Amino acid sequence: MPELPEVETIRVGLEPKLVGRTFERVEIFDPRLTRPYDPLEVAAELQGERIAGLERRGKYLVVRFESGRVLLVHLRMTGGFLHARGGLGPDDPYRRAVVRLDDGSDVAYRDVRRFGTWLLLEPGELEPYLDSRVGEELLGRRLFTKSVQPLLSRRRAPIKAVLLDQRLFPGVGNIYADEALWWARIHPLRQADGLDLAEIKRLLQGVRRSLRHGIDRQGATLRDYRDADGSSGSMQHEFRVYGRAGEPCFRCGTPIEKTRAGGRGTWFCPNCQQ
DNA sequence: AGGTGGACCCGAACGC
DNA sequence: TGCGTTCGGGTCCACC
Repeated sequence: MPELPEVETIRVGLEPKLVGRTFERVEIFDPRLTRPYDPLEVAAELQGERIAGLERRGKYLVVRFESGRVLLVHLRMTGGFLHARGGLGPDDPYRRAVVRLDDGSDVAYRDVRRFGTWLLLEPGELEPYLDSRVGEELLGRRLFTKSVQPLLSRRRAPIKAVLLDQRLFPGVGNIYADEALWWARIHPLRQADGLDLAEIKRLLQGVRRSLRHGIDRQGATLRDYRDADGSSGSMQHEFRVYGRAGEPCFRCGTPIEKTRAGGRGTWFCPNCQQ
């Protein structure tokens, strides 16, 4: 379940290996990956493109080519990249695509559940595509409580569900949403429009803190997530609430409870998060 | 418009 | 041991 910290970790690992290189040969084995476009045609279009940069917007990876085209990758649940210098090793039934770079190394795309997507965009198509789906980055800029409040005041859904809205909190997923609410001491089922300014301030601090924490640990490896070198993250050992039902809260010792919010499993401390 | 629930996938965990 | 069932997670889409 790559969320912002996992995607950012992959981006940081892949960037120095990709930038300046050319896609020499591209093979796409799973037609789902490029749907509704023909994987053979997409692969052919990608061949010969030289990489100018690797960026991230929310949970999207943006491969920018010198031509102005962009390969927009979303890893969804179980997608991931592996860069290998001397061959990719044994056959992997979940390998969905392989890119041979012009330095002889390979980049393999692996995805067990096949939810991930590759979308080739022409110059000028990226911005409108992302702007309708993903809000402004949460890290590396100041978040103003007063600019977030009017957005939350229109939402009656549980704050947990609103945290999963990528237009408001790009990159936040189920894990880091729960972690952020624990840091902020806010109950996940509270209505978003009922939060006062002090709570919104704590919420934004909690979001940044949980994402930062995840990045610092190279992400969380639950099942399939690995970085571009094949290494695991360690954030899964430091979750405050996610997946910890029945275990004691790190702040007060009260057993963590599990509920449902926005159709997602949601963990919280019933004492700290009233 | 905002909110909700199902669909898409498939391995893991669970129940009998 | 083996089989069937349930679960979960990000995003899109249909429907209220």
